[in-house]
Amino acid sequence: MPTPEAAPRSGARGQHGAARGTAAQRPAAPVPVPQRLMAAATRLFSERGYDRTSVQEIVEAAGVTKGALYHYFGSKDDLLHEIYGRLLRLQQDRLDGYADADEPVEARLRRAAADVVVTTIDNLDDARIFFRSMHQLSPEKQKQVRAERRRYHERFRDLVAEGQRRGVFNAATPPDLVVDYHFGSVHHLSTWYRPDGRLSPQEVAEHLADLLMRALRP
Amino acid sequence: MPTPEAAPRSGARGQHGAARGTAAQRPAAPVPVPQRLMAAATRLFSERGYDRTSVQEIVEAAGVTKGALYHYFGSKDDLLHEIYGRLLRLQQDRLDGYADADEPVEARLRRAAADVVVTTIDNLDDARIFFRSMHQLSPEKQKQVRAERRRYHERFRDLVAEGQRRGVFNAATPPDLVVDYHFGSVHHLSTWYRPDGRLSPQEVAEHLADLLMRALRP
Amino acid sequence: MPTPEAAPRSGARGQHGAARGTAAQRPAAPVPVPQRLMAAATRLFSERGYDRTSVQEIVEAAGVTKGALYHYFGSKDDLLHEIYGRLLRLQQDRLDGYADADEPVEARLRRAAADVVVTTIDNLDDARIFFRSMHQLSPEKQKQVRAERRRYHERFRDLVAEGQRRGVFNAATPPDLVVDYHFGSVHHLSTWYRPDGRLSPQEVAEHLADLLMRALRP
Amino acid sequence: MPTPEAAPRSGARGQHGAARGTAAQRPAAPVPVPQRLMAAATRLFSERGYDRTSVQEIVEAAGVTKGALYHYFGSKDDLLHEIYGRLLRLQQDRLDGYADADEPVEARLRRAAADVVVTTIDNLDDARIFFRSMHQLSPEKQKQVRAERRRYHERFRDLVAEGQRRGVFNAATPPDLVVDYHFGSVHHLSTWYRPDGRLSPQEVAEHLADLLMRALRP
DNA sequence: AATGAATGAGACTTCATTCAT
DNA sequence: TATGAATGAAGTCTCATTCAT
Repeated sequence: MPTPEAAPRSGARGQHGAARGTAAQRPAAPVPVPQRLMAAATRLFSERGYDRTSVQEIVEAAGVTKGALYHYFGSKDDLLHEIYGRLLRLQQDRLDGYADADEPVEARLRRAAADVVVTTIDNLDDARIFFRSMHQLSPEKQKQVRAERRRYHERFRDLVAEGQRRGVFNAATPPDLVVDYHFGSVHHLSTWYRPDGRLSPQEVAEHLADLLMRALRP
Repeated sequence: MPTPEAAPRSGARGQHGAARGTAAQRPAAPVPVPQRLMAAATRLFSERGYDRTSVQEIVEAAGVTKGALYHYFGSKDDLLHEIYGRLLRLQQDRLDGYADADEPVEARLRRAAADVVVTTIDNLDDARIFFRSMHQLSPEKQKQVRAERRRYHERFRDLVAEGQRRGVFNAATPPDLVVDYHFGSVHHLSTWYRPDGRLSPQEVAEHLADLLMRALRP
Repeated sequence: MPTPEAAPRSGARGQHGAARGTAAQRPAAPVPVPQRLMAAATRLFSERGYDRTSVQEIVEAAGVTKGALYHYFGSKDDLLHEIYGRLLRLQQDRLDGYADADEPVEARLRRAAADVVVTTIDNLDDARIFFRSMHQLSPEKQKQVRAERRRYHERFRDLVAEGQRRGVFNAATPPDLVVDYHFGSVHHLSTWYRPDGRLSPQEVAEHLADLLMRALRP
Repeated sequence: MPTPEAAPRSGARGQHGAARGTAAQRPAAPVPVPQRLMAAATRLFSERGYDRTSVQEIVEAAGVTKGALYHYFGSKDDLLHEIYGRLLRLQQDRLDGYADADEPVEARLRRAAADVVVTTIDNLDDARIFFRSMHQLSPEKQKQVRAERRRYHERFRDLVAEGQRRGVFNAATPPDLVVDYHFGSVHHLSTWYRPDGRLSPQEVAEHLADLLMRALRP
């Protein structure tokens, strides 16, 4: 799993070394096959859903053959799992960064709440796939994803609970429920947000973070 | 829309109604075939998703044959559309009831916001199907559902806007965004709510309505 | 499983009623689809082996579509299992008939030993498939076939043991080994016997039975 | 046929021999790649059958890559052919040894008949492959194998015929049939013989040779 | 001597739907 | 009102083999 961006991890059979050291020599290195496949799959899964996207369509969009896909990914399911992993890792890393910061808990929660909105909008295809197609993942992979998701949820929840303990947040609502409240709206973004709409990602993020912080006022 | 319970509307071919008015004569009237099919489809679509449920599985679960299904419903797609229609009509009716009430806008919005939570939890299978499988509906049916959904959204939004105009709600957030914020969390219920969990539907509803109302405080 | 000849048993999904009562009315009733499929599969499996025969080839030879095959048989494996079942039932029935006869054990064994040769030659395709493709059956079906085969073996062995106890057969060789000796040669028939060869099935049967009886002389 | 152990003959492309003569210098010379491939293929073909074994599985079991396999063997088919050749040469050599001995024909036949049983059990994987997968060989290779097999059969048959001419064997049965009778049971060994069973290879060989000799008594 | 990415054909199976009865 | 046999297209995946390195 060389690079965190798009490399196949579990289930991927092959070891691929992209363009080994040739980046400087050949200015226009072609995009490696695994990345091309991930990009095509992401777009198509987002557009039509996982079950409605055939492997044939993916390889055609990526300009490779089916054999190549199965050389790098063990199954169609693996491709979906990779997309999940990519988003989960990204979000977990960012949340950890905010949660560990040296700031009052209100500021840390607010920044984290706003950032996840921007990140979700910036990866709206991934997010749409995430919320729409999780149940189409194989049971064991689903379990794994859920475990990673839970870790994320708990980190976020601990921020809420800390604020409640410190008395800076309203303690009337169970912190788990607060997290689900906020993440419901993040989840929902992929349903209604349009890049060409009136509000920029940052504006949406500010508004949603404001709503959360106001809802948590003592 | 012949009967309000579960009758097929669009796409249904047959003339049903079976033994109308015989309910009093035969104490244990068997559940009519269309209802049986709807119930089976609802359960299965919710459990495995629309694409992963075969027509064969539905008819087996309903104890009928494929011919019977196609006698009552024009297609598998129709079944899904019926499930949507059932939930949409129910929610629209309830929202209309609250919005038209003779009460201050805060009270009307709060009641509506809490009620949709309870109703969603009471029909969690329908709700899960709604949020998960909408994109699997045929384009024209999808358009129709979206139009009905928009009407619902707008009615809810108008309550928010009215409160903002009257100065009882904080006007910093665009009302459309407020609605999406709340409905994100409603949507999300089908992901995390478990009937055997710690909170009753009413308790969850109170908490979520509280969060909304606090977020809207001026 | 209406008729013992060629009806699908386990794994077969459909119920088919062949030509219901129309045999007398329509002189040239078409051969029912399941039978056509069995016949085609038998010929092809025997010619090229199970793995080398594609489902496509079978349905083409039977003049039906793939859907029809899967309507009657749950899998390609099922087809193979049916062929086994047909031969096993036939041979078991015949062996039981000879073993239960009211004759000296030498006569009963001799008749059984000769008959299995004739029956095998008469169903040489089935026999070839049996000995060549058993290991290509799914593990659980293989287990089932082996159990039936064992029952057959034991019945035959008991005849040998009885003769040894009575002193009419040489008791130097363990009876199980005697059975494997004879059945090795039966098994082998599908490798070398040609219908257009010098010896008729009956002649081969007499010779092989003679060899067995001589080998068993005290 | 460069080395008698396991070297590829026909179809092998490469010049092998690797580290010839170094056996004395390096005490623990690694097993050469072609042998490793043959051993892996033999085990896998025997376990799962030829068609069910993929080239990928063979190279993984042998600890090499596909390129290496195709460097030494022209095709998967070639591997199978090599396995056949190895067994055929071994058996022919042994039969020739017994047939040419300076002994009465009864002794020569008996020894040959017993020896082929022991040799078959000692190479049970090869034997299983032989009897199960011959028909999966390419037509021209199949023809070649059959020719070698026929030569073997004829040598054995001539022993029977000689004994019949000399009057030491019963002449009622055609000698070809006698050979098929015995070889059927040898063939069958791979179906039922288990190394952990009650009888040793020698004991089985004695019993089967006894049965044959008794069957041939005048 | 050896690698392993890539091919392309073909494998088995599923499925929504139709239609004669 | 209901059956269930039959279709035909499409689905995912496997595999022996090639070839540039």
